[in-house]
Amino acid sequence: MNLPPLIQTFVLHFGEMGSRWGINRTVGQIYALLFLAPEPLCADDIVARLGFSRSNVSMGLKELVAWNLVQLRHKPDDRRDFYTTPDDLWQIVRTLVEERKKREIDPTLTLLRETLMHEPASDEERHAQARMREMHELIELLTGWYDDVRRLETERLVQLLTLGARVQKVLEWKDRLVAPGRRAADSDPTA
Amino acid sequence: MNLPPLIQTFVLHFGEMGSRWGINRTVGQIYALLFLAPEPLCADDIVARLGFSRSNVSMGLKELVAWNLVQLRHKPDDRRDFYTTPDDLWQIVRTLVEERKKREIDPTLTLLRETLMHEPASDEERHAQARMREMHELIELLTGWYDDVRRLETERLVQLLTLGARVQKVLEWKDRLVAPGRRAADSDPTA
DNA sequence: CCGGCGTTTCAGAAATTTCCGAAACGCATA
DNA sequence: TATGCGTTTCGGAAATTTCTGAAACGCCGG
Repeated sequence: MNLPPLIQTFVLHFGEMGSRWGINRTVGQIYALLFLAPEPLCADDIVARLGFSRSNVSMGLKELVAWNLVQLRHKPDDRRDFYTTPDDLWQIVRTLVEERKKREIDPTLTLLRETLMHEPASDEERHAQARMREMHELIELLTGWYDDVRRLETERLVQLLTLGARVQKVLEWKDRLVAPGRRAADSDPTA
Repeated sequence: MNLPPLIQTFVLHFGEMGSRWGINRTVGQIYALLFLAPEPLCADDIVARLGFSRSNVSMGLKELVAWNLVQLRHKPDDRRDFYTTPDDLWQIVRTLVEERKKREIDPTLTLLRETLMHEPASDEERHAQARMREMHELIELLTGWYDDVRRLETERLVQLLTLGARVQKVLEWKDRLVAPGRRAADSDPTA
């Protein structure tokens, strides 16, 4: 590996972090390199920079493309594939969340739904099902929320995030105005 | 493994999902079993149910305790340790998010801060740093928001989640009332 | 201090994942 | 249809992670 110190530090770190996520060290490093690169890189650039085997890089890139985390680019009169990450970091975050949800949440949601269809055959199973039902409801609430905010324009999203918990104040304030003594969810004019 | 079908399905699934997260299959299965169990279980109960070796279960439990995902319980006149998950699912989610942040986000934040202190030695490093700075800002925004909402009472949190993107409407509505023609963040009486 | 009971540690075995190099493949262009 | 260039596949090697059984440990009541 032959990289400027700042870049090397970041690349190595991302490799380690990668293994705490679903992706492996190599893939993490490739991603980090692409993320920092000012220009799209081709597979051989990455081989030269990171010293992995050609096929390993190829596999890694394939995985990153499957995750929608890197995109293919082409240069005129050059048959090679070049790879790059989106300039817009918000786009990256959106993709990341979307893909992790797809891999880590959705399968569980499906399984819970299926399992809750079955008739419990004992008290033990009855209790287990009740627990699963709780989990199912909670996940639905969370993914429902996500599905909502996901659609917001980035500008709006940032606005909301910046506001943080103070949004709560706005709601209380609205409450007092709209329906004194009642809770927001009850009489929501925006619903 | 000798479990009622509904429970077995869930346990196996959680094992698989576990490996997509940082934790391994065994640990995932142990957690799932504890989550569904109506009563706290001791290590030998888990050995009997899942068929792992005693030491493997011990290590798994240790890891789950380190994650704050399971708690120790004791019965009178019984020296054994019993393990259980919190009844309150929201508590579980809070712990999960907190711990994942600690493991997956905070180290990166630290590294970014350090790296951004160094003087870039080339244009390449300068560009890389700019990119890292972007990432740093974005993560700070997200964690700042999280730090805010984390403190909300569960009831308030649920209210907010249920509202979803409609909270946006409330903000616009507030805008019009408070400062027609201007954006919420500009003139926020709740700030 | 001893014996019983339960937990933890540890070194090696087993399983899984990662990684490499060689060969196969695909696709433009001549 | 041959050639050149780049990508992908694949079997096995290497590395890492997971798992086990045996032994060590720690604590309490006798």
